[in-house]
Amino acid sequence: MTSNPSKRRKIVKKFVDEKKQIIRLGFPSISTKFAEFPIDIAADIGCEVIKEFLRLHRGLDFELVMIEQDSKVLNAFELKWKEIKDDLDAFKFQTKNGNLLQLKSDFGIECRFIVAETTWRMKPGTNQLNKQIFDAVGSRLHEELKRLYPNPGVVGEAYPVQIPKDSDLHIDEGIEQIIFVVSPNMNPSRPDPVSLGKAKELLKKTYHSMLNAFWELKIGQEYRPITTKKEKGSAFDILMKSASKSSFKTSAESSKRILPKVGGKGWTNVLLPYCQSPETFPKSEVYYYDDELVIIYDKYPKAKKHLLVIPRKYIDNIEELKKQDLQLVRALKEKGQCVIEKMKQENPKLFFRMGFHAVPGLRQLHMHVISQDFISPSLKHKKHWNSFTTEFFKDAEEIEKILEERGEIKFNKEYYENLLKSPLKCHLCDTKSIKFIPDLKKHLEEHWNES
DNA sequence: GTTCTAGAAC
DNA sequence: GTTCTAGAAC
Repeated sequence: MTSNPSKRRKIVKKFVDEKKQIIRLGFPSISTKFAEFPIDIAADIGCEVIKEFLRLHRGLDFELVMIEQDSKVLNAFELKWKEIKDDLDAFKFQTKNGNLLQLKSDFGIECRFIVAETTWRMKPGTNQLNKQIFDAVGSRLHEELKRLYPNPGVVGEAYPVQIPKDSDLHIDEGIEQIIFVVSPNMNPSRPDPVSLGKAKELLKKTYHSMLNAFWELKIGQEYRPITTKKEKGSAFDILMKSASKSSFKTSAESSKRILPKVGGKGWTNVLLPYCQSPETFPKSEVYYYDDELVIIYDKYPKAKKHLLVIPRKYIDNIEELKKQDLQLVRALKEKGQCVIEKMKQENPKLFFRMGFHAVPGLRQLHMHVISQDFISPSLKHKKHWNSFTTEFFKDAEEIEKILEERGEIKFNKEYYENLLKSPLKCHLCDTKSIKFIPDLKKHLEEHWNES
């Protein structure tokens, strides 16, 4: 694909265009004003979530801007950020002392998206900033909010709304959407106060929702708060549905779902909730689901793109597969292939493998769909590397074949676990020897840049 | 599965 | 000084 010069030019041009146009999110500190959440803890939580978000999205085309009138709050965030920011580019998250609604006129920083706090009713004027926004946009804003979100808002969720093109906020400030967040309250004289413990958890959730909403809007997808129904008929749904010609299972099948035995260490069960109720997770975690399977983003991706395709029926691991599960394995493969095609459309440089770990660490059968760049901050240990680049990784193709021929799958645990200790070896070339993970990571970057 | 830590090895 | 390894806790 790199030999095609016109295609390559297109990629480069797209990159330059995106670089020119930086999409920004402007937001205030959440819950530290009227909600009386302790400032230092808020800064800890806010900065951690921001850090996690920047890690996940290492693009160059966006920026986060926190803008606050209260310099005590700003200082707390600045200090905390300095402490934890690691190698994350400073310019992707900046702080400013001023008014969120005058970022462009005061600082020349245009934010296409801004955040404002609200309460579960989403009524106008619940706080100062909120009031200024409703004053500036007029009654149309409240009507639009009511239309989009007829049900009460959930604390911790984000509710984006477009503002009219003829409003001053759009014309003067370049603001396109306001992401309203229902933030936790600790002030006993305001509605629904919660304890510090609960508020911490909810504040974290609020920052997550805010950033997820921003990200989805930025990449042109509609953000779906957990209280609203999933939309049908998008181009994406059509692409995914088109694959399931042979083995579409009805809900009668899924109702027969066998429940897993309780047990195992807590962390081994983390995949189960996704199978049982995928609809309760945000789009940022669940990529796709239907009656038969669910596709999620790996929480600790070991490459630029790393997803898990999981059957919704409970199957503990590959060794539990029987010949009658062949159709299921084929369905996983088929949907995995759809994901790959979609991802390759977005970035033609990517190429993929899909398959299973011979000895998985988590309960519930899961097929990895992983791009072969292996560039990711979550790839840290030899074990990670070897689990995807040695025989330990079993291609879906192979599993299908074994199941077809032998009707069951059995792997020697000890043999495969020992493979994880093998010396590091590049999966793309015969480099003499790479001793350390940091060297391997540098080497992988070179491969990526050359591709 | 991850994170954190201590001590060993390079 | 950096990186690895192994073990504990979650």
